Amino acid sequence: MRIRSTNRVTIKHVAKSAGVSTQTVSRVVNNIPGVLPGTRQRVQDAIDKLGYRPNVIARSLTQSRSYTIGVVASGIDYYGPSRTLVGIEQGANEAGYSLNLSLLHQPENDDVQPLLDGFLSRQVDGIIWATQEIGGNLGWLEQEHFPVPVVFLETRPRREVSVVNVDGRYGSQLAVQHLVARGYKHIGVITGPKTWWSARERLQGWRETMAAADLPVEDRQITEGNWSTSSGAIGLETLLEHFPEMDAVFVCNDQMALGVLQTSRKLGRRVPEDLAVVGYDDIPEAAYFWPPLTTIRQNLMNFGSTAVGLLSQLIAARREENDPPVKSETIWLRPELVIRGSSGEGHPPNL
Amino acid sequence: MRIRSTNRVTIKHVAKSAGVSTQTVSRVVNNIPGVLPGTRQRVQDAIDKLGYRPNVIARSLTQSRSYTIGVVASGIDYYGPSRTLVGIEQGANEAGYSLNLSLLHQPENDDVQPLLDGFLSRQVDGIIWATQEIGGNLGWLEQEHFPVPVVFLETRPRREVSVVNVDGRYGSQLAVQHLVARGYKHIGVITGPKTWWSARERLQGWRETMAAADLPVEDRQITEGNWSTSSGAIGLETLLEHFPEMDAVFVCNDQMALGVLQTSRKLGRRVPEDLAVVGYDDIPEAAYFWPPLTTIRQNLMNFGSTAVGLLSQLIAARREENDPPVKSETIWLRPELVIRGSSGEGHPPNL
DNA sequence: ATGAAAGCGCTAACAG
DNA sequence: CTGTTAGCGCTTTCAT
Repeated sequence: MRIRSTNRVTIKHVAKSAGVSTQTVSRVVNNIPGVLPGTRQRVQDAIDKLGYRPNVIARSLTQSRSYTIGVVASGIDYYGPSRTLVGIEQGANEAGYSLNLSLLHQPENDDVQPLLDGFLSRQVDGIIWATQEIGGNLGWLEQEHFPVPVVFLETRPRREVSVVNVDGRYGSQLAVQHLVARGYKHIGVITGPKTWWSARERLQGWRETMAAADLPVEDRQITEGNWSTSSGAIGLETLLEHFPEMDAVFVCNDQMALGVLQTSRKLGRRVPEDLAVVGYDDIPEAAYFWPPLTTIRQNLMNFGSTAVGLLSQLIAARREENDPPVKSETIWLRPELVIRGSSGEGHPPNL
Repeated sequence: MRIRSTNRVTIKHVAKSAGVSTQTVSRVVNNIPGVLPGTRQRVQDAIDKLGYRPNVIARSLTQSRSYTIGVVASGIDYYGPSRTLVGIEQGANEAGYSLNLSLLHQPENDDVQPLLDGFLSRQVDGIIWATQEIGGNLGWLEQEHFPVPVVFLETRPRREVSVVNVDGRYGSQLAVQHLVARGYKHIGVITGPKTWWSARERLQGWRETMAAADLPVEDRQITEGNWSTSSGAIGLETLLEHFPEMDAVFVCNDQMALGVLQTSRKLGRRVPEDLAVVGYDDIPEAAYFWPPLTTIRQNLMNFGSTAVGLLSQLIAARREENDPPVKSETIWLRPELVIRGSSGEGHPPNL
């Protein structure tokens, strides 16, 4: 007989102490009806006395479900991803799941297979893929039918796959329409890396809205950043060189917009008199930039919890039906416009 | 006989397919010596053919360890905590642990008992308490001997408990000594909430260093913020009212420092000519504030992975010795000073 | 070098 | 309403 070093209390100890079978203890612990109040009380007392805590691992084994979801995230030291993660955690909590977190340090080319294997070995009930679609980093999706449900965030909608997205084209539309309404006509754009699906969407929104407003759309009005503040600074210089008549710029995240604000100050261009700036994300600091930044706000907590909601539906569906119909769904959330000084608040439109 | 809906491959299937016992499969999977190369190969082929993935849950049950550590964090939508979490994840990965993440939404008064129970029910091998010590939110520590090792981050050192800290007093010392060296003499401070242990440490460092430099230390030189940009803005106004001769201010995080920069611009005080500013954290944007912010940098990734390293030592120690000697340890990491424009870079010291 | 038996802590299925 | 039996998938122990 092996000697257990840790002297943990099990369901058997409780059963013996309360003078019932382990089955009855199990019923009490899981609040299953059909136990006499007296018995229930006796068992509960034993549980309290012994400090019994059910072993979720053992339960998982019999039920072949772990009450855990795997989350793959990246870039959580940035505002957007971390905020999304908070939403996921909150949603998971409410739905009774615990979170198993894995981070991708190079989301564009990490080998995801070991990570997926790890999740499956740990018997997660489902997976949330909360990392950006960059280049071909979703290629593994082509593989055979996946053993657990997966919900993807911010990825191109695909057949047979469930996705939750924030509508980036719509966000860009809000930004450009706002600038147009205020009388700006020469509108440039600083995009994120074009390898990112979401960056392409935002750019596409700019294109469409510009065209719809009968404004010119030329390559010299576009430059590509890498989301960093310094790339925004460089981006502005590039744009002004090729597109000197520019009077407004849509910058695809707030960090780059900060670089734009600082560089335009250096160059002596007043914001918003000489140059209007609209960012994207509404990071908390955006309201304290100088001038305060007009930007596009996404409800990221909601984004994360929506993903969990969808995932738990999918998990439930798979449990109920033996033949899982792999219903794929794409949910689109809408961002909103936040108007501040950098696009002319407090200044007359320069018509 | 129950019908399993999910048709997962188990060790038995592999055993049968390879014509060996489950023992032998187990030995192959876990790289245990004492299997003939031929047998090993045959088993490996079966594993590959069937796509077998060991069930970590079942393994956990027999070994009574889960290869998982629980992490309690809060405020991960801020730079410091999220960066620390990245470090923890990386360290855990390297040490072969997976991460079970729980977030505290109100770190100062959430009831942590259900959270701890959840971790213990899930049989985590250890816990990292990566949330700030605020008020009495560590009161639960007084309870009886804890069943798994715990490492605390950023908390007051205690007997019988293991802690990893970044030395905030030393950080403040760097900041103040720098200002003194540049000739500033009337140095105010905007602290974080005094209920936070780490905020008090930073304030204490300011006090000590001021005293050591024979500079006055009065209450009117001190004001308390809540880490937010707006509280920094208000803090500066308060300080200037009570301490009008102030020529430099040490702000205990970069977000508040941003509020200070913006307000001082509004008030027509030039930075650093009229007012030097030093922040704390070195968030990525700090280099792009105007003027760029002098600040205190902490290596937070290292902070997180150090915590994991300590924890896995503690876990190993408990497994080896039946009588765990509860050796507590406190590790101090040192921050560094990053000099930029807000404290007079490029300007002569105003002696 | 390999296998048989027992059991980790719990719950599903059936009796009674 | 309550108990008995038989596993979940794996590893440990002890034979052979």
